[in-house]
Amino acid sequence: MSELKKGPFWITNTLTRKKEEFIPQAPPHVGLYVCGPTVYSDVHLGNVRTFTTFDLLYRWLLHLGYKVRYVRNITDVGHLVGDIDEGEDKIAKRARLEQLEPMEIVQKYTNGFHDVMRLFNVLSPSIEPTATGHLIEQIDMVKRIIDHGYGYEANGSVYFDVPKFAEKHAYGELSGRKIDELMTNTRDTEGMDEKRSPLDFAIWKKADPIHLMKWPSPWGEGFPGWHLECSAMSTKYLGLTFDIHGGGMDLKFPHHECEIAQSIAADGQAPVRYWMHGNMLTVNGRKMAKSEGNGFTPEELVTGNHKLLDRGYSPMTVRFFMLQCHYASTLDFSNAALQAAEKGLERLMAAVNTVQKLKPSGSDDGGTVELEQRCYAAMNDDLNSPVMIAELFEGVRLINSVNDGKIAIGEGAIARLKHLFHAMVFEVLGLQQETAAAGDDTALDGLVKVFIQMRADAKAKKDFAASDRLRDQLLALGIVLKDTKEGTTWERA
RNA sequence: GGUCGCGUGGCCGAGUGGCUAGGCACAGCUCUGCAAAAGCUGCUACUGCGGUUCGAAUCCGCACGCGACCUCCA
Repeated sequence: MSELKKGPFWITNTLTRKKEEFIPQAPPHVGLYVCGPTVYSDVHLGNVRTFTTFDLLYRWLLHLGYKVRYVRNITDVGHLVGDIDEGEDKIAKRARLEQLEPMEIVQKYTNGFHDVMRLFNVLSPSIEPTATGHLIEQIDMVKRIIDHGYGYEANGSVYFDVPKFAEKHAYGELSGRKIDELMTNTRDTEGMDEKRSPLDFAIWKKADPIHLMKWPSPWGEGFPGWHLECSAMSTKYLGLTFDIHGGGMDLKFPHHECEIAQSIAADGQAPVRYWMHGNMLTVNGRKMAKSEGNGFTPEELVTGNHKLLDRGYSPMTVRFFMLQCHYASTLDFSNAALQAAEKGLERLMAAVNTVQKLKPSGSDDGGTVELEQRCYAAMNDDLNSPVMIAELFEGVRLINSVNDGKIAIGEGAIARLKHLFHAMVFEVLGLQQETAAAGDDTALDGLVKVFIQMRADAKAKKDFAASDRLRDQLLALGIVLKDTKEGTTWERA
């Protein structure tokens, strides 16, 4: 496929709220930064959606031939429970509750996060930096902000002076907020005496003597503010201005707004060329969130052991379910939708196998060139995976019809289909063949095959009473037999 | 209250000023000893009311309903 057919790639820049052609500042290199998790508890499905969204972006950029440096951080300090910059550190709180060293909490939930990412076949980023591993860079950035007059120290903490910044720069551009509206809407909160304005945010916080997570700084012992790490680390690995910054919609304000302000205050230039935000996963129309208590862990999802789940769903079913919705739309979770996705995925995967067996006949193209073009067009149109999947299902119909001998296509068309399905299903969508239920227990598999043979013998003798009895008894045990052209297979009900 | 967004067929979900995605479910057919599975085919929707237009579900206005952000959250 030529480069011309692959591009151009358009993405919605949430800073300008427009679809823009993506042109990296230094092709073929692309700098991509995505806000990772705060590792103080298990990730839930909503988190998975965001990381799947940017996995799709990463995969598509790679597929287009870009050399991508993908940085996704781990927040392991500085994220406070209550914000207003007065609450307890999330990780420290969890450490207290679980009676563990904070770094044990960090390790535990970082491991868990990685397990989940693997489960959903989310590719690892190129660099996965931690906030605690970049204290020097963060302290340095605080210094630059102070030097430029946008930060002030108060009682061992350092705050970002938002009103002062807003005098000369656009604050609130990304989230569509106006500084005076923010002022009127901000409620008075106790314990904010140190801040000159309620809009100011901490870039360095003083730590109590008993605080476990603290580091020396020019302002005394403390820890960095939450927003700062992303700015410091993206600058370090991707430069003062880089191509794409992604994250969940809920991070737009204040997190990403603060990142922009910090970078401009410290280094004088806007950090990001294209901002992208993934939308939320909802449950009964409400955002899935840790604070709502309506999230499931991957274990609950796979086992179905949760009050909102009728039964378990495989990770690839969930991934496919998510990719059938555009990343910028909210996606509502429901059992019916998951079950529909499960069936659809089975049909798609069956076709991926069928395409390998197709026999050429004649030289007809079967519309495969256009099909391929439509797939690329869909993905290039702001990562429209639902449309691309719809196109693939058109291909599924073609593949099955060719397989049934109803449509004849040539060798070139078959090769094109093979290549297209492999590229789109595995590389771009990142779906995997899930091992059939029959596969993981060889003793059981052998046993069922004995019964299948017995039934086949009975059928050969036209003893249908016996063959049906075998089938029914296996069904009662949860084993479903399927008679196909190639013989009988089985799976769990 | 402020800002932003959404409302599509039984369900989930794309999309576009006219050529009416896709998946699931459902129906018919094929295959099959039967059933299941599988495959093929069919199934014309866009919250309401006005307006712009030759033509709107698609643009504009109003109404109603819903959500996100404005506090930590992907």
